[in-house]
Amino acid sequence: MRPKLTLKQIARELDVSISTVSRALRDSSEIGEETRKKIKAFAKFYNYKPNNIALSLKNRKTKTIGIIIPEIVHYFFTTVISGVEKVANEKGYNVIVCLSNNSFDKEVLNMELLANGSTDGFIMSMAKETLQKEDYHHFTEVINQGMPLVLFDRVIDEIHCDKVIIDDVIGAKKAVQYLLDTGAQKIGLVSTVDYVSVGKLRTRGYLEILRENNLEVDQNLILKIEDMDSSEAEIKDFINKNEVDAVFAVNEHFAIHAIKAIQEKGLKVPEDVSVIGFTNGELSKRFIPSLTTVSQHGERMGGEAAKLLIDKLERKPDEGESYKTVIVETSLIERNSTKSLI
Amino acid sequence: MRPKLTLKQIARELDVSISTVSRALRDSSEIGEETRKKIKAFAKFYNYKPNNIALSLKNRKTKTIGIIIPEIVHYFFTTVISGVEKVANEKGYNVIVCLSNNSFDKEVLNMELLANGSTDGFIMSMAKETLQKEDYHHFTEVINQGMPLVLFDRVIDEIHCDKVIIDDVIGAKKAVQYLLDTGAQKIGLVSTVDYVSVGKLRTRGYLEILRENNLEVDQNLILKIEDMDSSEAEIKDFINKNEVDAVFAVNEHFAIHAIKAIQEKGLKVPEDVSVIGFTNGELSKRFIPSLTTVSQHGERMGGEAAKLLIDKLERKPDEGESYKTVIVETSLIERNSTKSLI
DNA sequence: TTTCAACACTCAAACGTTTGCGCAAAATAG
DNA sequence: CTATTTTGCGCAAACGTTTGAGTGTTGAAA
Repeated sequence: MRPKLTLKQIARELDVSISTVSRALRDSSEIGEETRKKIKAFAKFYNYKPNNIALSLKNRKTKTIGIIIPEIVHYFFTTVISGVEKVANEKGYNVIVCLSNNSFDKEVLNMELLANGSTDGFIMSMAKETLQKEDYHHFTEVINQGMPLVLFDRVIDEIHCDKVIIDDVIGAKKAVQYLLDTGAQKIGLVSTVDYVSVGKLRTRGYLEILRENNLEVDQNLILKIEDMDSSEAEIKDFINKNEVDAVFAVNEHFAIHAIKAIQEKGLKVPEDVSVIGFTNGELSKRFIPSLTTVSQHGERMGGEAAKLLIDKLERKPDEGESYKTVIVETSLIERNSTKSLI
Repeated sequence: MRPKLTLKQIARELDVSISTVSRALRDSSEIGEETRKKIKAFAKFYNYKPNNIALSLKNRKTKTIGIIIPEIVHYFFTTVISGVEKVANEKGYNVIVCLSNNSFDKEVLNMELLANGSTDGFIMSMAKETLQKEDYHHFTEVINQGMPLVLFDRVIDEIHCDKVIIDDVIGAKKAVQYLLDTGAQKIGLVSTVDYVSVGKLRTRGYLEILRENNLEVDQNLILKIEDMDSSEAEIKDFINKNEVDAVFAVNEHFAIHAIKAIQEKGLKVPEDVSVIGFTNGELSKRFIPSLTTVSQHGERMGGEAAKLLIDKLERKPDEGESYKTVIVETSLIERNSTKSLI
């Protein structure tokens, strides 16, 4: 076992000072050609690589960005990570991923941990519990310390920082309009409780587009799910109780449960009932029938978030603060769970 | 904006030396009760948190472990990450996730990056390209530097380190035996090319169990897929050309393509043809029919890997080297893509 | 011959910690 | 009242870098 080579060892070996080695490796003109060559050859031969920790300490920046997400076993989040990774790496940044498991405490813990020197900034989607508690002190804390923060997907207005979101309302409107266009009259909505912002917004889109089409809203046709674990049963119940000719679900799981329930009721998708989901995951693509869905373009969101963060990180401190909100457009992907346009 | 508090600032503020502050915060008996209380109160009030980077540099360990995986948009890997995270966090370790995107170069780059001070050890699954190239110098490199390495899932014998694998052969045997037990006679195999070790091993399980049952192997019933992109077409072709009454696929994507192809051929799953997959992902659970599958228990694998790594990290250097291979058992999860036992 | 710039390099401080050692003052023992 | 121990704290080195300032040679201009 041969431990890592340091400047000090090179210096001792070649009988020069540490600073000479450092400068030689950075091609400083202060060092004589011969010495420089000798040092570089030695370093190359023994595969010298500077110690990142020491560099971070010296430069007071780590060149790594921290991502904290509620859960990783979730297609959308993984695509976002991919997107962040891609642009971060291009710009010489590293990525650390931490999970909050939707727990407020773990979110706080992870942020504190990463804030203590591990990262230069954060890209986050908030834990469900945090949204419920409405306790955002840990966010303002890191912002006050001068660490940039970019929020994505689950976002709230109270926190002043850069944000990347999708046009949930518009996306929902597109979806519901599409259902109307393909002949649906009674459209059920399967959403989440309102403190999950995306659920709220998509619900709003649903309501707005009905209003725009001068249709009445039937509250019986709106299901708001609190607990993921009981979602399957609730959806089944909802489908059995109500006569609908289309369902708009705010995520793919709900959409699939809806399809199952519809089929078990003896109806066909899309002939009798059309179904549209949100989030373009594996499930949507592979399911039979494959799901017509509002695609969130997670990778693009991740990329945008990374760009915003790195911009902030590399901006001079004197340039005034200003926070941007980037909206990544959704698009409707037509597959086989809906009737096609005439 | 208020930058992070340091020992130095506390010391200046309270008019004591830095070392006194450090000791007071660690409850050293060398510091007088009064001073200690004062310092602790001050630190608490202003929410002092030691800088991790400085600590890492001083202690020459980072308390973080690096995970490098081929891709994150993949259910199995995310479950592994979850598992690692869980036990790592319990033991006070952090987790960094990096992606190789199945590229050899990026794998090497990421390892070098993380090896230069960012992590104390690695948990990895190898990139496909690395397996093809059979170039493992970057692994031996970090091992030589004294960094522990745990390989999981995609593993090869040439690298001497701890490993966590599943009993691919046994898992495959279980699956095929189950198909035989439910009355299948002609069982097709949809596998990957042999340099992907899991493909090879699962293929071996298939062959072994046929032999054990004194059945002949028909090479026409074995499909080895090289390119994921063309897998759908290849599988369709394979199903159309061959008469089978069961299919064993080495992952869930292949299984689902097989089901689609079978249905498009006018046959029913599982009445006419049974299908078993490998990996218990979202897709397997939600697909209709839901997939009977060999579950890999990714979370358990991640947990075991983390335990092995942390064990190594916290062992005294004098204790001799010895490498373990932990085998995580697979289990067959019976769902609706196979006939049930009589 | 003196002056001084250019060259090639070294010293030392800094980033934020921890910790062995030293040192003065206070407390105890003789 | 001196001698020794204890108490309470500070100094400085170390982890691996970078970098401004300093230093001792050259060689050329004045």
